[in-house]
Amino acid sequence: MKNPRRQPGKPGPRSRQGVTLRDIAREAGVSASTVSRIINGTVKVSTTLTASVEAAIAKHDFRPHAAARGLALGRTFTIGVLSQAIDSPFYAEGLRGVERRLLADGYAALFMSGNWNVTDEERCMRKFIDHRVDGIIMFSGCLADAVVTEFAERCPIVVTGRELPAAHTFSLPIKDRLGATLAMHHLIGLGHRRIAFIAGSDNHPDALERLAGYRQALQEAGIAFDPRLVVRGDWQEKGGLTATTQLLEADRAFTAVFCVNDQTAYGAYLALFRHGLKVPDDVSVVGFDDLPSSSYSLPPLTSVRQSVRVLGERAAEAILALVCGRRPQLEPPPVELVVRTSTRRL
Amino acid sequence: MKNPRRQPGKPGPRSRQGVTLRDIAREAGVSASTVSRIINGTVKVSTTLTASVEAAIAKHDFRPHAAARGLALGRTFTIGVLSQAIDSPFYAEGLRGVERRLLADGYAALFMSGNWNVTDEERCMRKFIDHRVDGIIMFSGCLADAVVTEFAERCPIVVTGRELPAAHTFSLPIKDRLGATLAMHHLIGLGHRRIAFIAGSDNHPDALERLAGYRQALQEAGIAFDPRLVVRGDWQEKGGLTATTQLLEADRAFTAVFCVNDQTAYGAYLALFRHGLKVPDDVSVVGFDDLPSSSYSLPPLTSVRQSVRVLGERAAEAILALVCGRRPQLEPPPVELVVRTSTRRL
DNA sequence: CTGAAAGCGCTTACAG
DNA sequence: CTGAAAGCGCTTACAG
Repeated sequence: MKNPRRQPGKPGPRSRQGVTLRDIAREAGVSASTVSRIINGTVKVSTTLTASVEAAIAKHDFRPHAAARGLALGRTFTIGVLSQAIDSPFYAEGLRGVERRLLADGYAALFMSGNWNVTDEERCMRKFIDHRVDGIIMFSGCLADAVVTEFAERCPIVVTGRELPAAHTFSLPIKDRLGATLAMHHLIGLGHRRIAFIAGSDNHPDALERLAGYRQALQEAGIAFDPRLVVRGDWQEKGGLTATTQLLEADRAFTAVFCVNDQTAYGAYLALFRHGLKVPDDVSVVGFDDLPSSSYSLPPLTSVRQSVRVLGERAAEAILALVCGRRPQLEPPPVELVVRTSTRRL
Repeated sequence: MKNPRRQPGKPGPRSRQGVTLRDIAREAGVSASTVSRIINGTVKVSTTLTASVEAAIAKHDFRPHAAARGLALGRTFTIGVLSQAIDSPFYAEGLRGVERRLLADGYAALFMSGNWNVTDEERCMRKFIDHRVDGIIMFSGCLADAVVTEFAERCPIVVTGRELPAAHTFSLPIKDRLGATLAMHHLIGLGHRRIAFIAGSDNHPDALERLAGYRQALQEAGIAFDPRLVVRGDWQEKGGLTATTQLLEADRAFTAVFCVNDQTAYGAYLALFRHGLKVPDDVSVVGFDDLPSSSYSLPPLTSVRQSVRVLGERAAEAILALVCGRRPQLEPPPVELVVRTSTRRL
């Protein structure tokens, strides 16, 4: 069927050669153009031809080569999706949302992990460019605005968790500060005054904003800010564990702790548990993100919800719009406090 | 620079045209072939040419079009990775392992979610074929062996969690049954006799094997199998919650529960908690998988550990071997019981 | 060492 | 309605 002679540009024998458009055309006794048109429904084709072509396609279970198609069309129907780690429960939900939305439009997602550092993030972006993705979604990266702007010259970008007013770009900022005040108002409303805060890593804008919200709420309530009540964590369970342990062992009096995110809260839970303290009887705990697992923690965790799933869906929606040259009209998902049973009146 | 006249095969004006090999060649005053050779280090090229070409590449930050390259080369340097859900904490770790290993060899991963059903899984597989991935990794799918074997005719496949002795295929079975007996031996050794089992969905080979291990251990210990003590879950927290609640409300006497996986155990925890029962004082609980979060559950969960991360790495290693025509020599990762504080002597 | 040419598998403007 | 041809952006066997 295929010319067995080696030709220029035709490299060594590929293990198992697939069947091509031309093979189908030959078998159906038509031209490749016609097969292409039938597959894509581009033009009306007579029923008789259609039938024999479809038979040939079915017989070989022929599937057009996406990359070849992309090359001819000038677009790949692929979107690059950068998150910090594919196994982070926080991003996972967002990726899920993206995947779903993209799939609905026949786009594929190319997921890559930036591992919370600039080098890896930049490597991912270059990979995206290599693959000529039609667009890129960045989940709160740590790449400088200027760098992102430059990439946006080559390919439209949607960023979440930051505000980036550049061409070929759309931003879906996260309402960190507002969310944090929501959590604090709840705690304060419950009568708490000595509220500890387990922070995230300093280099993260989200971390800073959530801390700012913590302080703002304190101030509004006329409660003095006590720096000894804020300890840095690492966004993970481990950091929450050590930070809370530290707080406990330093014997700082506190009746509630607000954690920069849910994973941190899980760590705090364990620290409290180890010290024989009960949530919420001895101390109230609030998290941020409302991960799916938070409704299964013991006790179920009160948390600030910002649906990452929805964030992902909107990011996908936005990049699709950008790719088609439309200007997205999208809001970041709302934040709201989900009150469960990890908090109680003092 | 580019011919502005519309030509056949040259579709409408793509928004922002990238610079191509030919552009670089023109600018450096050499042929495209030479640029290609320099980029790929295929042949020795004189230093002077190399210098000017590299200058042109740097100037435009030129990156070769991966798909075009793939088309010419007959391989895409992309691996399709099928999991059941990109946001499942179980698969997440595995995906992470895959991503890492693949990246080291310059391969990209195309992640897709099968959503625990045959239709979606099949759709994913077809997408992989469309994209002409060089190989596929399937994390314990529910596709029939025959179907997988057929796909393997088109593209090498590595499957985890099942044994599939077919051509162009490599299996990394999970030691489900062994793991389950480990968990049961532990519980039985602690004096438990009335041990409930929260199963997975029936269509899953892993689920069946774990159930088999449960029964085998019972039998070896001379404990009669009581079908009323096994309830089906759904691999998720929710299933664990409802199954355990059901068990509790039906008033089945049991002192321990073995869960088909950790997520199910989290659900069981919540059910027990709601009924005012304490783990491990009132009932002992054992999970399977040892998710990272299991060391932070309250109390920390005793679980059967099979490093999914390592599984992912080995799957990647195996597919890379298969792609290169080598026969992988790999064992599935070992299983072991991690004893924490969710179990106690009766 | 280097270039012109053909080919990878598609799509579509241009002619029938 | 349908086909032959050119082009998408690369690579490499074949000649210099």
